[in-house]
Amino acid sequence: MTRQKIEIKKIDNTSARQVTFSKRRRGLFKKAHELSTLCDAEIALIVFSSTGKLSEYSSSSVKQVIEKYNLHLQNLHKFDQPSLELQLETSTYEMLSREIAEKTHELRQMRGEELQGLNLEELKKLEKSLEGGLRCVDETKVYDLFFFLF
Amino acid sequence: MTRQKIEIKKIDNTSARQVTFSKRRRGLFKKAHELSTLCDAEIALIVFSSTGKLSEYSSSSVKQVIEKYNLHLQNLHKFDQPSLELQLETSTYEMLSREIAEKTHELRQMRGEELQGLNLEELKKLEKSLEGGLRCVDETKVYDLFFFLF
DNA sequence: AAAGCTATTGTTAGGGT
DNA sequence: TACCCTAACAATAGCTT
Repeated sequence: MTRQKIEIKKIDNTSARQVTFSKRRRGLFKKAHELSTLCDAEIALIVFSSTGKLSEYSSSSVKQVIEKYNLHLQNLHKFDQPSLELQLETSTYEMLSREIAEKTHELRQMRGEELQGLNLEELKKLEKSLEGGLRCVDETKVYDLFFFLF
Repeated sequence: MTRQKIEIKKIDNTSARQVTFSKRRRGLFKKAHELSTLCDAEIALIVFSSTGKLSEYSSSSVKQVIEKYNLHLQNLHKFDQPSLELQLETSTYEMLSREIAEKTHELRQMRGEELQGLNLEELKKLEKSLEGGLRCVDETKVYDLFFFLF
């Protein structure tokens, strides 16, 4: 990739491999961080070196993302799950997930995104809500500023 | 990084964010693959987009790497922790609940409630966000009205 | 909306110390 | 060993189609 292009296959020389590993791992973590920041993505990245050493990156926490991942898989396979207990668990998950999805959608709309589904009435209502919020925020700001200055 | 250098912070425009997400995710997966091949590393990469869509990469299998990861943690904490699996299970509800609580709080703040904890900077940021949302809503409204009338 | 282009920035292989 | 350096290669932001 520099002084000379390299082929993507295992590097034979052990020390060269370790050097490349350190350099590229850093690059990979940086890219992961940039993606999560730029695009508001949730990322978990687990790396075991050839010597078995663990390193990890996450936008939030690896544990949290893994759990979310497991829930996703569980949810995908919910049809062939027999146990009633598990079904109840799944429906709890669904309920909470739906609530999260709704709130996320609502938050996005308040930020001016995902407005395509709204009719004129709904838009006006949203506008009113935003104006109301803005007024309160402004009042609080002025109030804070006053006590900051005097 | 090209035509113009960009700042690493959340991309506001939704469609631009999605385009960047696709491009960079592909780049990230490629880098992960190269690292695993060149350096014989074991990698798991889990990505949730901001819309909650899951994508994943692994040099072997995500499940396998996660298991290895859990074993590592278990070994590190084997004294005072009961079982990681149990911990993960029991915290599922907590995690989802916390996410709901956070989003609810955020929504309330956008409606001008629960502002007492915010400092001036945060208030200004919130104000900016509300103004941005309001602008988008208004634009959409005008647009809709236009097509309603003509 | 999705895919292609390319100027520009970013990453890194091989070398040096 | 572990770090700098930099020419060369790779990724990608903004644009076009």
